[in-house]
Amino acid sequence: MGKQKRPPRLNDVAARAGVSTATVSRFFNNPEMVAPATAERIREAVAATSYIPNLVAGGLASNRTKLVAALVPEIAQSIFNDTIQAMIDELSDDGYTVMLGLTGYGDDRMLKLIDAAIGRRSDAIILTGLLTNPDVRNRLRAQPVTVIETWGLPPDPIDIAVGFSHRAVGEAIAQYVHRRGFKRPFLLTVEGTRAQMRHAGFIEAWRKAGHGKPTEERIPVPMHFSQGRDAFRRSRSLAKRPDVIVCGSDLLAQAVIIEAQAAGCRVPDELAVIGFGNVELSAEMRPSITTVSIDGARIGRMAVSVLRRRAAGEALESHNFDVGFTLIPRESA
Amino acid sequence: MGKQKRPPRLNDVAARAGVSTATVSRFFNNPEMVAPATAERIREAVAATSYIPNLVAGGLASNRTKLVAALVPEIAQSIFNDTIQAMIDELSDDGYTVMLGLTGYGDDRMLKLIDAAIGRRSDAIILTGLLTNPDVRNRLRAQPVTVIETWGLPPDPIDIAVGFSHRAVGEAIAQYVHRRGFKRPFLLTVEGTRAQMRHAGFIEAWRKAGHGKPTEERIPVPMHFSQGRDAFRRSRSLAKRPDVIVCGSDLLAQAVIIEAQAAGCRVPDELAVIGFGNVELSAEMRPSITTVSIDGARIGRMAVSVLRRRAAGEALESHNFDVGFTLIPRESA
DNA sequence: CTGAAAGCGCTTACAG
DNA sequence: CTGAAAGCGCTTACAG
Repeated sequence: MGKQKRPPRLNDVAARAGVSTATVSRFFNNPEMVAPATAERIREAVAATSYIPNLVAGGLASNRTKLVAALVPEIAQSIFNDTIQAMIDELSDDGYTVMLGLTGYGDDRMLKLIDAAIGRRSDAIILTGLLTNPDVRNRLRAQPVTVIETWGLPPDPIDIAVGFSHRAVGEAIAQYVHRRGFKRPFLLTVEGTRAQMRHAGFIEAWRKAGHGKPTEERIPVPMHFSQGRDAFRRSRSLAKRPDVIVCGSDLLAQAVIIEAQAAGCRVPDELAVIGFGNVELSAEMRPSITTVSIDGARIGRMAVSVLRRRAAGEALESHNFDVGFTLIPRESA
Repeated sequence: MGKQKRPPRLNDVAARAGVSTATVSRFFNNPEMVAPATAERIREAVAATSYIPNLVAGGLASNRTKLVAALVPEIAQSIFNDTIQAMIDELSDDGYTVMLGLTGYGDDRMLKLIDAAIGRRSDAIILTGLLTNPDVRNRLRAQPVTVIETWGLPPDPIDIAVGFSHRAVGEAIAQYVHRRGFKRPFLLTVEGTRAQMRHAGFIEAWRKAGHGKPTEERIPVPMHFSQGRDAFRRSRSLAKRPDVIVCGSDLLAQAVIIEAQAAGCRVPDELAVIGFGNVELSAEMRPSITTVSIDGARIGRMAVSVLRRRAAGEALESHNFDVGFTLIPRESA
């Protein structure tokens, strides 16, 4: 590799087809503009030369790159995977290329990736994680690029947001726990702004339902299975032994259940468990896990549909799109 | 967004710093070539204008895009995630942008993505899934791009391969099963060329150890948890009730174990289980799962290191890099 | 429906 | 260490 003869250019195709480069360019980008007979000659020339358009040159000339940057914290068992998958599926169908950037959970990586996305003149930047840094938010606002924040509904969106209210999720869980008659919830809250919002929603609704302050614990990110296991063990030595553990993620809920079962503690009879995220395994576990489902694929599709409307020059009636969520009662609580 | 004043160009920075565009270009790409005082003036001009280099124009002019295309089948609980993560981490440090393409398990998506990767003049294409189509393999060979196939060691690599022998994995599992004294293995083989190679390796080594043909079942991709559960149930009504189920993936192993436990069948006492992949959960399950570990992160890092050597113009002593694998005995078998 | 030509924003020999 | 200028491979008004 690396030492082949130079790849064919538009030039070569045009010469072979006996037309100008402009016509070949139109053949690729506005096929309806070229006469059928001409198109046929070009098609042959393309095949004969194995020509693949240079999108770098094309992007520079046209000022449209058909490149979308998707910036996500991580992909290993990420809750965002359905969104990413759906987004990439849809965008690929539209001829877009997706540049996936992994931001981790700090700001600096995110900054470098945003610069890379802008530097490559992406048509759009889609974020799944939360971008808190106000300078960067403003910097993005100053850029001629569509920015879509997903999985949340920030009060001051950079541009467009597609997500749901994390506070409402917390409230819904608290109401469910209350309705089911549990008295001593133990909250396993994951670090991070959004998890905190769910937590705050829970606390508020729980109080409103007439209860006192629940016991709780903070889990650092990235989460690990062992943290759920350890949390279960600690929960057994709490003064107020919990009757339900409200987990910040399905992974933690799985860990709690597996550890409980290994310890001979019956779920949900002796201890109920609630998760968040509705990963595939949660429906399959024994017992199956009561959790909150977010339609991640829908978020992805909606983000792309907004993008399409933007690309078509359409004005948007709103910049905040709420996809909602569903609490799914199952066996574990 | 989309209606801001035009972004600053190299031009604007150069004017402001009182130098030529060539010097500003060097400031970014060969900083050691510009005098400290000049560099300082440029630094200020860049800050003042919030200039972000246009990598599209740069790529066209320099014929180096610093773009790497990583083509993977999927990301939802993919066995390749560690490789992808490590690769992106390393490449980001080198200033590369990674375009992640999701190929699915068919050929046409892969073809489109390869064209996109070539069209954008990627410096390299990294594949984790298997590309079988010989036409496409040859087409890639004809392209001035570094191609790295990972997670396998094809007999006819397109360019460079970093992986391990799937056949050897199958053999190692068969030898382990034999050594542990199991007599009636039940193979849950996943569809796909590589899984078939592991399967073939098992069969051969199992025969060599003096055994007959094991019972088996084929699991279609994409895998689902329920397939493992169903397989367990069917295994209980087999004439030759298996003493160990050899699963094509840890996910299937988890499903078998969870279903076995729910059915009151003790693992490993009544039924042993072996997985493949060593996902995080496998060490954490009760019982923990005996499985084969592939150092996916190492594959990613090695792919990048090969890429670096290629980029540095170094000649490679070999085009096949074997990272091996490790069978990890745990509680389940 | 098609072509000649300018231009997209950089990089890089070449000369000094 | 720096600059003038050609060129990277396309797209797209403009004219016909």
